[in-house]
Amino acid sequence: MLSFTEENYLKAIYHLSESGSKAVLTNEIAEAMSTKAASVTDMIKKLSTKNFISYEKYYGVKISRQGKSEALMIIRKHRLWETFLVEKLLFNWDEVHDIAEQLEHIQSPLLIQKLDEFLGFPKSDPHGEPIPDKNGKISMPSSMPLHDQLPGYAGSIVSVKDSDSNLLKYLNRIGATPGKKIRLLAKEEYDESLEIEVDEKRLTISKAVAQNILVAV
Amino acid sequence: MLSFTEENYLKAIYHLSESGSKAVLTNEIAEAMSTKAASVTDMIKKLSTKNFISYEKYYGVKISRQGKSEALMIIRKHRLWETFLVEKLLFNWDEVHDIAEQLEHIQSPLLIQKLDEFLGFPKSDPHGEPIPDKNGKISMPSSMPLHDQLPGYAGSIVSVKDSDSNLLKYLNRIGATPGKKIRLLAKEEYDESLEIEVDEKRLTISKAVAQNILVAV
DNA sequence: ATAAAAATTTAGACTAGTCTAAAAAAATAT
DNA sequence: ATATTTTTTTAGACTAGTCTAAATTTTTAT
Repeated sequence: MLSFTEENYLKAIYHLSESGSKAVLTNEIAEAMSTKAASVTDMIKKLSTKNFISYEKYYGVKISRQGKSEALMIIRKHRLWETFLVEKLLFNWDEVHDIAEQLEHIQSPLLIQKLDEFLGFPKSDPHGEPIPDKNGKISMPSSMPLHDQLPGYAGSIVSVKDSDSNLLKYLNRIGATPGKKIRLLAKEEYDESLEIEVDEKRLTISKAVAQNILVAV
Repeated sequence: MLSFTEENYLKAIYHLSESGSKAVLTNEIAEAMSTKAASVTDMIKKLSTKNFISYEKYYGVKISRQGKSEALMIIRKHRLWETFLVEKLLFNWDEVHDIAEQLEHIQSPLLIQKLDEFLGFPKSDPHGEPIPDKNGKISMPSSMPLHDQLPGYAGSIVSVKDSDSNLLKYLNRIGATPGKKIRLLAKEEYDESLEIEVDEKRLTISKAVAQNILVAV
C-alpha cells in the first residue's frame, strides 16, 4: 500500500514517462512535484526498492509494469471523481482539478467500482481525457496540439494539456472546452498566434494557449 | 488548517466530550485513537496551543468553542458522505463507515455545500445520526438505549451507538436499522437479554446489543 | 583533452507523528 | 497518614518526508 506522497510521485513519473520514451530525470520530477532534487533522490530510491520503478544512479528512472498499473488506477480515480464533480455536483469544468487531487487518494476499490457504475461507465472526463478502465486499459483518442495544425483545420477539442486553473478559466470564458467544434483560420507568422473560430465567434489566441489545446486528428 | 491526524484527534475529543460533561482524560483519548498515552500528550499540547482545546496537566482536556465548531464540520462531512454512499452509490448501511473516515478529510467548503444540495439537505445520515448544518447547528433527536426501555415499549430506531462493523452487519441481518419500527416484548431477568419484535419477526437480543440500539422516546 | 558548468547524490538537520522506558503526580487502600 | 497502584508526563529514539550545503558525476564548451 502506497502513501499519499508515494502515489503523487508515481503519478508524476507516469505522466513524464508518457511524454517521451527516454528515462525520466531527477530534475524533471523535482519540477513536476515542486520539490527539490535531493528529496526526489530519496523518494525514487524508495519506489525503486518497492519495484514500482527501475532506477540507475545519475541516469534516471523508468516506470515498471507494476508502477504503470498503479499509476493508471490513480488516474482512473482522479478522472472518475472529476466526472462526478462536473456531471453530478454541477461544478464548472475549471474548478475540479484540486478537489480531484485529494479524492484520488481515497482507498476503496468497491467505491470506485460503484462510482463508475453511478456515472454510467464514462470513457472520458470533463477535460476530454480518457478514463482507464478497471484493468487499466486506456483508449487513447488521437489528438495533437492545435498549434501544430495548418490553417483550414476544422475539428473538435479533445482535451487540454495543462491543468493550470487560470488557463482553464480563460478557455471556459472563450468557450474553448472539450467537445467543442473549433476551426483554425490563420496563423500569424510574427508571434505564432492563431486566429480561430469557436462557439461561432472569431478570436485570436497566443502560441502558449494553442500548444495546450489538443484537437482530434 | 488542521492535518489529517489533528482532525482525527479533535473529532475523538469532541465525541468523548459529548458523553459526560467532565474533562476528557488522556487515557480515554488514547483508547479512542488506538494509540499510546505518550502520543496523546504530545498531540493535546499541540491542539492546545492552537486553541482548539484547553489543557491542564494531569487534569485533562476541554474542547473550546472553536474546537467544537471544527469538529462539527468534520462530523458534517462524514455524515453527508455516508448519506451519499448509501443513497446514491447504493452501499449497504454497514459498509460505509471506513470510507467516510477517509472522505471526511477532503478540504473544500464548496464541495460540501454542493454535496449537501445534491443530497437534498438531509437532516440525518443512514445510521440515524443528525447531520450538523453549515453553521454547525445540530438538531438532536431525543433517544435512549432500547435496553433502558420497559417491556411494552413501541417506537422506532433512531440510531446505533457503536460503529463496529460486526454489530452493524448483525443488525442489518436481523433488520434492526434506523427508521425501523421496534417493540420491546419482554426482558429476561437473568442476563438482561430482550425479546423484541422488528421487521414483523420476534427475536432475542443480548444486553450488549440492546445498549447500542437507540430508540425514539 | 581538459576546464567549466550542470545535474545528481550524499550528509546532516528539521518537523510531524509515533513509540518505549523512566520519572512524576494523583488516586486509592490500608 | 503513609504506602501502593494507577495515570500522566518527560526524555529520548525512530520513520516519513523535506530541506540546505557540500561532494560527486556527467555533460558541455573550448
